[in-house]
Amino acid sequence: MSGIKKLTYSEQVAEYIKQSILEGELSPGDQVKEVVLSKKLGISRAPIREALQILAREGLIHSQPQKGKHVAALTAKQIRDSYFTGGVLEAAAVTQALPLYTDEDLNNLTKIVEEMCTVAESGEASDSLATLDSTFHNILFSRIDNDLLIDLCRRSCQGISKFLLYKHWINLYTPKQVYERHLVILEALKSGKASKLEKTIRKHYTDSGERMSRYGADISEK
Amino acid sequence: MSGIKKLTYSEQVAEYIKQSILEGELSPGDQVKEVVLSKKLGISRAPIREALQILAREGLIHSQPQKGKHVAALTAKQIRDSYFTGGVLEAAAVTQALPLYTDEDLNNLTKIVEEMCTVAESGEASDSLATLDSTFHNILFSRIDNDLLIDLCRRSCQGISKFLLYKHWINLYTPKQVYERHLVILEALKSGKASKLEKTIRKHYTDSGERMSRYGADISEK
DNA sequence: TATATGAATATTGCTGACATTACACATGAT
DNA sequence: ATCATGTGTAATGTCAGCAATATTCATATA
Repeated sequence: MSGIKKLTYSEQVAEYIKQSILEGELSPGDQVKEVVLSKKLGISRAPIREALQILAREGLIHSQPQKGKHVAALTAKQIRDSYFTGGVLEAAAVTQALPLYTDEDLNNLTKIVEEMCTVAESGEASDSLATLDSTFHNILFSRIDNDLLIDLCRRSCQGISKFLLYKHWINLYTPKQVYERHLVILEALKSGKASKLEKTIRKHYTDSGERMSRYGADISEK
Repeated sequence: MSGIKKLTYSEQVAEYIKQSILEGELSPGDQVKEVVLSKKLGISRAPIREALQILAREGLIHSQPQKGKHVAALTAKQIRDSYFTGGVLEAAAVTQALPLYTDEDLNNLTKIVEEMCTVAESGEASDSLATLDSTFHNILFSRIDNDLLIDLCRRSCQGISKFLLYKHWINLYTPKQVYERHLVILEALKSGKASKLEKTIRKHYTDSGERMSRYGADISEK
């Protein structure tokens, strides 16, 4: 049912640039020159300009008229601010959806946290933790009936960690810490207490932001 | 010192479209055709496309590839959701800045609220209330040291009320109600209690969203 | 009458070239 | 030597036109 939609050039280029960032071919602070990309991809500049605007909308590209577009380079403070904002948003979103989570949701979340525990003890590759984390938050998002809120959640810090700082993100916490950090969220959820849940999620994010800002600080210098 | 910056066509066109929405020349749901604007303004389509993308980024324009770009038409629920989100954001932002507000800030806010009271009793044109409201929130924003947060605040619902639904917005509350609604925020601020402040601001917005959604519901039908 | 088919039209997506602006470097004056 | 000025280059901003896609409306068919 899905997957057969025809993508416009702009959208494909946007994906291409995201991938380039992920693979380290483009680093924060780098200027993205339109002609370079247009020659490399064999298309004209117009769709590339549009792609860059799409990414600017997602916060991955910073644009200064007449000067150029650069891969977002965040200061330590901006990283902390992003995570703080993301925490505020996800906390509010999940808390609002609190009455909507089913027993099955809680079971699935529990399973994920248990898997995290297993991974932590077995010392596997931490790559699987990334997908577990992703799934965890996706389940949380699944009951949120507010598209704008979800969109802003994803934008404010998930986009940053997943693309700009992915290499650092996977090393922020030890597997055991990842497990514990999600466990407390799950427990707050099960407690059913709105204010506790909101505090817990906010702290989850501000902590991440704090650590990420230490890693990311040198990156923004370049 | 300011005002002499040269604007690019795209930016000017974006402003022009905003103005058109304000003046009712463009209504929610209307398709914005590139050629029409390009002929009317005497420039080519490229800057107009970019302007539309800028506005899409601000949520005022919805874009569907190959189909067209339309002035955002929000359902009642989307309006409520926007205000809820805006409330969450501004509440968190102002609360975080709570220790930073100076006595002068509080004095200025008090003056504004008193002016609102005056206007309410004298039965003036409610247009001045709009600027007072604007100034009130601008002072609140002035101490917030988190650009992303401010940006998202402005995007989530201020953009909507100020452009898409301006005509309704100025009629949402009676002058007296406007005065009272800001008074409680000011008092919460002066109390210095973070949790009270956050609750108050959130309620301020969800109430607005509730009312706005009733007005705005028929608009989205068109 | 209702529905399906297909041509005509309108609109967006994309292209290549031109115009304008910003940056770097060289040159000259104090 | 430092700073101001000017020139050249490289990048973005803009243009007019072509290509691809979606919509409309007339026509035909059950």
